Amino acid sequence: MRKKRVTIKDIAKTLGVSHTTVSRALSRNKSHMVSEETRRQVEQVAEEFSYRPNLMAKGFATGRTGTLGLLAGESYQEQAGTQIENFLRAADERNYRLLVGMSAEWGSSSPETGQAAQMEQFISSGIDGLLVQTMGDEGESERILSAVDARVPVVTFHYPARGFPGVVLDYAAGFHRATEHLIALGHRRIGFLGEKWEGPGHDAARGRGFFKAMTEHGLHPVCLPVGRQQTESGYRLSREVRDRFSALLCCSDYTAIGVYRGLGESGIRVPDDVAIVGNGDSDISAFVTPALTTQSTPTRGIARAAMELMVKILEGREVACQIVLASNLIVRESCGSAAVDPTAMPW
Amino acid sequence: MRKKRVTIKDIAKTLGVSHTTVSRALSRNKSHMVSEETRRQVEQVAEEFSYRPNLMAKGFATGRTGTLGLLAGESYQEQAGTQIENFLRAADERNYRLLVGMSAEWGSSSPETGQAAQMEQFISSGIDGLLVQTMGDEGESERILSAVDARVPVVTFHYPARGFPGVVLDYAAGFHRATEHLIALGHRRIGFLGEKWEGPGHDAARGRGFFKAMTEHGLHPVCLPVGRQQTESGYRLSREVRDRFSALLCCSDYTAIGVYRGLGESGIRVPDDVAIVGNGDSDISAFVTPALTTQSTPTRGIARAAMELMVKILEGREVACQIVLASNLIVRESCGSAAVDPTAMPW
DNA sequence: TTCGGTTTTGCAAACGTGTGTAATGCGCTG
DNA sequence: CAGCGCATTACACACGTTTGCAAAACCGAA
Repeated sequence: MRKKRVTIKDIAKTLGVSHTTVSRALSRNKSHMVSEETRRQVEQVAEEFSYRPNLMAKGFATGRTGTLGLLAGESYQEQAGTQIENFLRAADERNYRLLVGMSAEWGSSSPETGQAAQMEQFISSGIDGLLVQTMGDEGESERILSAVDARVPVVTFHYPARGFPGVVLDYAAGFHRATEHLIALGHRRIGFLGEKWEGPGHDAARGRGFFKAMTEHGLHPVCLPVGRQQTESGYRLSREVRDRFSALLCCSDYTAIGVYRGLGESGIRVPDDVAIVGNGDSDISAFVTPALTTQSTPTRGIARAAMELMVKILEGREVACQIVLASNLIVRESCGSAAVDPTAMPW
Repeated sequence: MRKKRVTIKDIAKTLGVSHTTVSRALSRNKSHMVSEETRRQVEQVAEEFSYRPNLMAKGFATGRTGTLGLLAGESYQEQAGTQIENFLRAADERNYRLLVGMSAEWGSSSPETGQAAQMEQFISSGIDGLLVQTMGDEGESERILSAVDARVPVVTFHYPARGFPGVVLDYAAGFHRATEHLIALGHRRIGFLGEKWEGPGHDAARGRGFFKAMTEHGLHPVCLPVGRQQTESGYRLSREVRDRFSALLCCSDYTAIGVYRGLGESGIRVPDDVAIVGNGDSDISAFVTPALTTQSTPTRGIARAAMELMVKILEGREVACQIVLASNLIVRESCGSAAVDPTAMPW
């Protein structure tokens, strides 16, 4: 059982040189040169001792840790886990480590302090940059601004936040197009199943797209509020509304699954009696019956773009910038189009 | 634009005391006392300057960072994202930060080095402990052992790993019971849809439970190998086997969804012609038609138990211990039992 | 006043690494 | 041989915090 961690000083002592030389040999510093011979020896001894640099000390000395903070949003929406997964990949590709947190309503932390407290902890931990999932709240920019203290660079994703570079998703445009799709198919009584359609949040942005398309066509938009148990909410709502609508636009594929079940129990057929559109293009959407017409959210793209932006900022190659991503409509069976081979769907 | 981060020395200078006193006032150290008056002043100035401790420096001095490393498993299995989410909650509850990584096959890192490299990076970053999702591979314990250098405590989860404390899930027992459930319902030709049923991994463990139950009853066990696109695999397989089986036991609810679709396209009815059992008790399992009989995996419990074990070890209150969790069978409609209210399912 | 004890404070070292500045050694040129 | 330039190495300090040890301040009692 070794007593302590092996440091560059141990290597230096073994070779009879100063720890400075060892440091420079290992970090391949440009400004100061180390003889080829010395470097070889240092590397050999380091290997032999299975030396692992103390990133904390390194970060302490340089001010750079190679760690980014990721503050993901609430869990019941949009599969937060998948989002985190995508960021982990993107970070790994660029050789960054990720300190992850969820700015949630769960846990003991009060809603106000939760997110801010996490940010401060992250910054205290010495992250090089902070990736924040924005929700579009009132005063969100200000809250972030006051927490980060203008010390570490911030990149937001999902929603525009005043004063911060970020990756923005145009939910409204996607739902506008989806609504137009339904109208083009002849539907007039269309219901929107989302958390809400006013104020901040994904569903509200989607609702605005739906609202816009409906009013543009002189139709009356109706919003049916779902709760956070998305599938169950879809089930309950669909049983209540029964045949009041000829089409239902869901903010989540999982809500749509619940709707399927509810309508089925009432003997209402999809798509013959009611057309359904989902959102998210989850793995199962092509395999439910009927296959679900849905909208793909480029979650991978969000993570990639946000990471790229962050790296650019850290390298000083970019200052401020908003990247807008769009979602795609994927037409399957649930709106009455011709059946398609579910295995031939775009990945 | 402030020039630098505010440190305890800034506070000390303002108050005309030494930084030592400030440190003690803020950390409420037992061994050395600070007058009530001084503490009050220090706290006030700290608040005023919005002082944030440098956790890196603190960790550097004390050897404790308050950060744990979480190494989650592959992504296509078992919804890695959900798993991570659960750990984030559990860590937050105990006021730990989480450095998250995925020991994956994705990315540029070679399969060999990937996991080990991540561990070493984490340890270099100065984590207090490491949570590792084990897969039950050959020589897994040895790989972990060599990577961690006996420096930081390790808690594994999912599989037993020789020499490490951990939280173990008894997959085999769960599938043994599920198989007996099907046999009790009169089924004899039962197919197992899993990745494999030999060697390491969740599905293999499940397969062994299935195998045991079948042979105990003198029945012939058959394994149908699924790929990592679980839903699509289920779809493909179900179309191939058609009516060779009277019951199918799936390692994932998502595989079952694919099976539903495939059988439906062939005109085979569930549960009348074929009984289906899923696994995972995902949110949608109660709402597909017919509602899916499945097995719940206590993912929340795993995270909670692993975190608790880790904290105990860090506090020296526990040394080695394996906690075995079981999964529960949730009977719904897909095996021909009476229909149940899908909203009345246990959460 | 002096002493012993308690409470409060300060000094200095330590943790592992990076880096500016200076020193050393070497070879070359004048 | 002096002088210069260059390649290589060493010294010393910085980063922010904790902590053992010692010093100082205070208090009450002799």
